[in-house]
Amino acid sequence: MKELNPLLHSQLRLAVISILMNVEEADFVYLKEKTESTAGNLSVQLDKLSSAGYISVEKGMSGKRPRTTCSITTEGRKAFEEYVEALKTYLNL
Amino acid sequence: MKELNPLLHSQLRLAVISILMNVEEADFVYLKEKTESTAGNLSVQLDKLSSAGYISVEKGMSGKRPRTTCSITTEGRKAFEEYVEALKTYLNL
DNA sequence: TCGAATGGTTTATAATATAAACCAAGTACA
DNA sequence: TGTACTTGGTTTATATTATAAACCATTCGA
Repeated sequence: MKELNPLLHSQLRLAVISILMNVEEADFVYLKEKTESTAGNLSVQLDKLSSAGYISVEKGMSGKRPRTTCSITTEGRKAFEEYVEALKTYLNL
Repeated sequence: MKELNPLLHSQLRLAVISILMNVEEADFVYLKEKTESTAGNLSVQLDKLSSAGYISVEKGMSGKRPRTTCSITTEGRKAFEEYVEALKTYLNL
Protein backbone atom coordinates (compact mmCIF):
# COMPACT_ATOMS: atom_id res chain seq x y z
CA MET A 1 0.00 0.00 0.00
CA LYS A 2 1.21 3.49 -0.79
CA GLU A 3 2.70 5.66 1.91
CA LEU A 4 0.66 8.64 3.09
CA ASN A 5 2.92 11.68 3.38
CA PRO A 6 2.89 12.17 7.14
CA LEU A 7 3.33 15.91 6.80
CA LEU A 8 0.01 16.12 5.04
CA HIS A 9 -1.69 13.35 6.95
CA SER A 10 -2.64 15.61 9.83
CA GLN A 11 -6.06 17.18 10.11
CA LEU A 12 -4.94 20.75 10.61
CA ARG A 13 -2.12 20.78 8.08
CA LEU A 14 -4.34 19.08 5.53
CA ALA A 15 -7.05 21.67 6.13
CA VAL A 16 -4.58 24.49 5.61
CA ILE A 17 -3.22 23.02 2.40
CA SER A 18 -6.71 22.27 1.20
CA ILE A 19 -7.74 25.88 1.70
CA LEU A 20 -4.60 27.20 0.05
CA MET A 21 -5.19 24.97 -2.98
CA ASN A 22 -8.35 26.96 -3.73
CA VAL A 23 -7.23 30.45 -3.03
CA GLU A 24 -4.42 32.75 -4.15
CA GLU A 25 -3.39 33.46 -0.57
CA ALA A 26 -4.84 33.44 2.93
CA ASP A 27 -3.81 35.19 6.10
CA PHE A 28 -3.28 33.79 9.58
CA VAL A 29 -6.55 35.06 10.96
CA TYR A 30 -8.56 33.67 8.07
CA LEU A 31 -6.93 30.25 8.36
CA LYS A 32 -7.49 30.25 12.09
CA GLU A 33 -11.19 30.97 11.66
CA LYS A 34 -11.74 28.54 8.80
CA THR A 35 -9.96 25.69 10.52
CA GLU A 36 -11.27 26.55 13.99
CA SER A 37 -7.81 25.97 15.41
CA THR A 38 -6.02 27.75 18.22
CA ALA A 39 -3.42 30.32 17.22
CA GLY A 40 -0.63 28.31 18.84
CA ASN A 41 -1.42 25.13 17.03
CA LEU A 42 -1.81 26.93 13.73
CA SER A 43 1.47 28.73 14.18
CA VAL A 44 3.33 25.47 14.77
CA GLN A 45 1.72 23.71 11.83
CA LEU A 46 2.36 26.61 9.46
CA ASP A 47 6.01 26.46 10.47
CA LYS A 48 6.17 22.80 9.59
CA LEU A 49 4.55 23.31 6.21
CA SER A 50 6.84 26.23 5.58
CA SER A 51 9.98 24.34 6.61
CA ALA A 52 9.01 21.56 4.22
CA GLY A 53 8.70 24.10 1.43
CA TYR A 54 5.00 23.37 0.96
CA ILE A 55 3.82 26.90 1.67
CA SER A 56 5.41 30.31 1.71
CA VAL A 57 4.75 32.60 4.62
CA GLU A 58 5.04 36.35 4.33
CA LYS A 59 5.07 38.45 7.45
CA GLY A 60 4.05 41.99 6.69
CA MET A 61 1.92 44.78 8.03
CA SER A 62 -1.66 45.68 7.34
CA GLY A 63 -1.82 49.30 8.43
CA LYS A 64 -0.40 49.23 11.92
CA ARG A 65 -1.16 45.57 12.61
CA PRO A 66 0.99 42.57 11.80
CA ARG A 67 -0.28 40.34 9.05
CA THR A 68 0.96 36.90 8.10
CA THR A 69 0.00 35.75 4.64
CA CYS A 70 0.36 32.21 3.34
CA SER A 71 0.26 30.70 -0.09
CA ILE A 72 0.95 27.26 -1.45
CA THR A 73 4.12 26.56 -3.41
CA THR A 74 4.49 24.41 -6.50
CA GLU A 75 6.11 21.78 -4.34
CA GLY A 76 3.20 21.91 -1.92
CA ARG A 77 0.71 21.56 -4.72
CA LYS A 78 2.56 18.52 -6.02
CA ALA A 79 2.78 16.92 -2.58
CA PHE A 80 -0.93 17.48 -2.06
CA GLU A 81 -1.80 15.89 -5.39
CA GLU A 82 0.36 12.88 -4.67
CA TYR A 83 -1.19 12.58 -1.24
CA VAL A 84 -4.66 12.58 -2.75
CA GLU A 85 -3.70 9.89 -5.23
CA ALA A 86 -2.26 7.74 -2.47
CA LEU A 87 -5.33 8.24 -0.29
CA LYS A 88 -7.65 7.19 -3.07
CA THR A 89 -6.17 3.72 -2.97
CA TYR A 90 -7.34 3.50 0.64
CA LEU A 91 -10.77 4.95 0.10
CA ASN A 92 -11.85 2.87 -2.91
CA LEU A 93 -12.48 6.01 -4.97
CA MET B 1 -14.54 22.06 8.24
CA LYS B 2 -15.66 18.57 9.20
CA GLU B 3 -13.81 16.61 11.81
CA LEU B 4 -11.76 13.64 10.67
CA ASN B 5 -12.38 10.69 12.99
CA PRO B 6 -8.96 10.39 14.63
CA LEU B 7 -9.33 6.67 15.08
CA LEU B 8 -9.46 6.24 11.34
CA HIS B 9 -7.08 9.05 10.49
CA SER B 10 -4.01 6.92 11.02
CA GLN B 11 -2.21 5.25 8.17
CA LEU B 12 -2.12 1.75 9.58
CA ARG B 13 -5.64 1.68 11.02
CA LEU B 14 -7.01 3.16 7.82
CA ALA B 15 -5.18 0.53 5.79
CA VAL B 16 -6.65 -2.23 7.93
CA ILE B 17 -10.18 -0.90 7.67
CA SER B 18 -9.75 -0.32 3.97
CA ILE B 19 -8.73 -3.95 3.47
CA LEU B 20 -11.54 -5.24 5.64
CA MET B 21 -14.08 -3.21 3.66
CA ASN B 22 -13.30 -5.32 0.61
CA VAL B 23 -13.05 -8.75 2.12
CA GLU B 24 -15.19 -10.99 4.26
CA GLU B 25 -12.40 -11.48 6.80
CA ALA B 26 -8.64 -11.34 7.02
CA ASP B 27 -6.18 -12.88 9.43
CA PHE B 28 -3.35 -11.27 11.34
CA VAL B 29 -0.60 -12.57 9.08
CA TYR B 30 -2.37 -11.41 5.95
CA LEU B 31 -2.95 -7.93 7.35
CA LYS B 32 0.66 -7.74 8.47
CA GLU B 33 1.92 -8.59 5.01
CA LYS B 34 -0.49 -6.37 3.12
CA THR B 35 0.17 -3.36 5.31
CA GLU B 36 3.90 -4.07 5.71
CA SER B 37 3.64 -3.32 9.39
CA THR B 38 5.42 -4.87 12.32
CA ALA B 39 3.47 -7.39 14.37
CA GLY B 40 3.64 -5.20 17.47
CA ASN B 41 2.26 -2.16 15.78
CA LEU B 42 -0.48 -4.13 14.08
CA SER B 43 -1.46 -5.80 17.34
CA VAL B 44 -1.86 -2.44 19.07
CA GLN B 45 -3.85 -0.90 16.25
CA LEU B 46 -6.16 -3.91 15.95
CA ASP B 47 -6.86 -3.58 19.66
CA LYS B 48 -7.85 0.04 19.21
CA LEU B 49 -10.16 -0.71 16.32
CA SER B 50 -11.64 -3.59 18.25
CA SER B 51 -12.15 -1.53 21.42
CA ALA B 52 -13.94 1.07 19.35
CA GLY B 53 -16.24 -1.63 18.00
CA TYR B 54 -15.07 -1.05 14.43
CA ILE B 55 -13.80 -4.57 13.89
CA SER B 56 -14.34 -7.93 15.52
CA VAL B 57 -11.35 -10.07 16.33
CA GLU B 58 -11.61 -13.83 16.68
CA LYS B 59 -8.74 -15.74 18.19
CA GLY B 60 -8.84 -19.36 17.16
CA MET B 61 -6.61 -22.13 15.96
CA SER B 62 -5.62 -23.20 12.50
CA GLY B 63 -4.48 -26.75 13.03
CA LYS B 64 -1.95 -26.44 15.79
CA ARG B 65 -1.12 -22.78 15.23
CA PRO B 66 -2.90 -19.76 16.65
CA ARG B 67 -4.89 -17.73 14.18
CA THR B 68 -6.41 -14.30 14.68
CA THR B 69 -9.13 -13.38 12.24
CA CYS B 70 -10.59 -9.90 11.81
CA SER B 71 -13.68 -8.58 10.13
CA ILE B 72 -15.31 -5.20 9.96
CA THR B 73 -18.50 -4.49 11.92
CA THR B 74 -21.51 -2.51 10.80
CA GLU B 75 -20.37 0.29 13.04
CA GLY B 76 -16.90 0.19 11.48
CA ARG B 77 -18.37 0.32 8.01
CA LYS B 78 -20.44 3.33 8.95
CA ALA B 79 -17.49 5.12 10.54
CA PHE B 80 -15.38 4.49 7.47
CA GLU B 81 -18.05 5.84 5.16
CA GLU B 82 -18.45 8.97 7.25
CA TYR B 83 -14.69 9.41 7.34
CA VAL B 84 -14.53 9.20 3.56
CA GLU B 85 -17.29 11.78 3.21
CA ALA B 86 -15.50 14.12 5.58
CA LEU B 87 -12.19 13.65 3.79
CA LYS B 88 -13.72 14.47 0.44
CA THR B 89 -14.38 18.00 1.63
CA TYR B 90 -10.62 18.36 2.14
CA LEU B 91 -9.57 16.76 -1.11
CA ASN B 92 -11.85 18.65 -3.51
CA LEU B 93 -13.32 15.41 -4.85
C1' DT C 1 -3.37 55.60 31.52
C1' DC C 2 -4.67 51.28 32.14
C1' DG C 3 -7.34 47.33 30.75
C1' DA C 4 -8.72 44.65 26.92
C1' DA C 5 -8.14 43.09 22.15
C1' DT C 6 -5.28 41.69 18.21
C1' DG C 7 -1.89 38.85 16.13
C1' DG C 8 0.99 36.12 16.93
C1' DT C 9 5.30 32.82 19.15
C1' DT C 10 7.39 29.72 22.54
C1' DT C 11 7.20 26.08 25.56
C1' DA C 12 5.15 22.45 28.26
C1' DT C 13 2.15 18.52 28.25
C1' DA C 14 -0.85 15.04 26.51
C1' DA C 15 -1.63 11.71 23.08
C1' DT C 16 -0.01 8.66 19.35
C1' DA C 17 2.57 5.78 16.68
C1' DT C 18 6.20 2.66 16.45
C1' DA C 19 9.69 -0.56 17.55
C1' DA C 20 12.06 -3.42 20.66
C1' DA C 21 11.80 -6.89 23.84
C1' DC C 22 9.46 -10.59 25.19
C1' DC C 23 6.59 -15.09 25.43
C1' DA C 24 4.48 -19.69 24.43
C1' DA C 25 4.03 -23.31 21.35
C1' DG C 26 5.59 -25.89 17.47
C1' DT C 27 9.22 -27.65 14.34
C1' DA C 28 13.71 -29.37 12.50
C1' DC C 29 17.51 -31.99 13.21
C1' DA C 30 21.98 -33.73 15.17
C1' DT D 1 16.44 -35.86 23.73
C1' DG D 2 17.82 -31.34 23.86
C1' DT D 3 18.63 -27.10 21.80
C1' DA D 4 18.23 -23.76 18.35
C1' DC D 5 14.93 -21.59 15.14
C1' DT D 6 10.27 -20.22 13.42
C1' DT D 7 5.56 -18.71 13.95
C1' DG D 8 2.13 -15.85 15.76
C1' DG D 9 1.47 -12.99 18.51
C1' DT D 10 1.45 -9.36 23.17
C1' DT D 11 3.47 -6.04 26.32
C1' DT D 12 6.12 -2.25 27.29
C1' DA D 13 9.32 1.43 26.45
C1' DT D 14 10.53 5.22 23.54
C1' DA D 15 10.32 8.54 19.92
C1' DT D 16 7.24 11.65 17.48
C1' DT D 17 3.24 14.53 17.09
C1' DA D 18 -0.38 17.29 18.13
C1' DT D 19 -2.33 20.51 21.11
C1' DA D 20 -3.01 23.86 24.57
C1' DA D 21 -1.36 27.01 27.88
C1' DA D 22 1.41 30.67 28.86
C1' DC D 23 3.53 34.38 27.13
C1' DC D 24 4.87 38.80 24.36
C1' DA D 25 4.50 43.22 21.75
C1' DT D 26 1.57 46.45 19.89
C1' DT D 27 -2.72 48.90 19.44
C1' DC D 28 -7.23 50.49 20.63
C1' DG D 29 -10.93 52.46 23.60
C1' DA D 30 -12.83 54.66 27.66
